[in-house]
Amino acid sequence: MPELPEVETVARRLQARLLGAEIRAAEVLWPRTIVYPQPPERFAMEVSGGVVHRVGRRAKSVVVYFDDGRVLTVALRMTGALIVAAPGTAPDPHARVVFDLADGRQLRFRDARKFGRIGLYPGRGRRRVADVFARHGPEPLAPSFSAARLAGRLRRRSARLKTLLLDQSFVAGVGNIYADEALWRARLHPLRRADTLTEAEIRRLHRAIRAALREGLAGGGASYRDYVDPDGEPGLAAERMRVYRRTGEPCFRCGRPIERIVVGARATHYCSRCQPAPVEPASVDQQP
DNA sequence: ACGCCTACCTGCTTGC
DNA sequence: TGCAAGCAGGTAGGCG
Repeated sequence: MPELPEVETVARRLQARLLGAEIRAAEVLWPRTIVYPQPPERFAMEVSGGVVHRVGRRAKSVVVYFDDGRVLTVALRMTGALIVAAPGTAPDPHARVVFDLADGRQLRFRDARKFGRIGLYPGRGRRRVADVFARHGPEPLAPSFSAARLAGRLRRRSARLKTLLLDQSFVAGVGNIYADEALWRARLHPLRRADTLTEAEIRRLHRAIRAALREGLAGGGASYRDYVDPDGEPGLAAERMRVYRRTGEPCFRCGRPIERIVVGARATHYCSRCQPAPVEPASVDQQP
């Protein structure tokens, strides 16, 4: 489940391997992977000749910038992986798009569950890459993502914290893993309403989101099943999780067993002592 | 604005 | 051992 730390790791390592590389040809093995341009044959034609100038990240997408200004976006979704394969490497049965590089290597988009999406956009013109990310919220690791800015966004929302953190238009790049980790670090219950947070709690949440993401990044991302870097190597961050997939195991702060509930159809892990349940307002008809 | 649902997908895990 | 059901969850779109 690649989230910000995993996608950022992929982007950094891809840039180290692909800088200056030229795409000679592309083969689309699962057409629905391609969102633009259509049809996929046109995508394959147009992406050919692209020379990699830079590889970056926006939200949970890897963004490849070509020399001529065009931009390739790769949303890994659940099981997507970008693998750089040496010449002669055995074909990958889960490869959905294969890019042949001029030096003989291949860049493979592997995606067992076929949720991933790839687009190629002109640097200027009608269909812009900016539009792809127009509805995304701020980057939580950007210097401009201040506690004050988070406070402003939280105050206007009545949604549960867990739901909000997963909402990419609220903050970009946080998924199920780091949402749970951030809430544990902030000692905030996943079902707390956003507009009930005190200033101190907002500051804790702000620090916690960034700390959880940074630790994931430091470990090269968290591998549970599918996530691997461009060399096919898993990350180490899964071993450092405080609550995610630790149901029944002791809380690292207080020892109480970690609990698992379902919020918005998502598995949610938390400590019921460190993250006290929200106090619901007393109902009107509660007279004795 | 929000919660809830469905669809998209396949492979691993679980239970009988 | 085999097989079916359950589960994993990012995102878009629809409904109330």
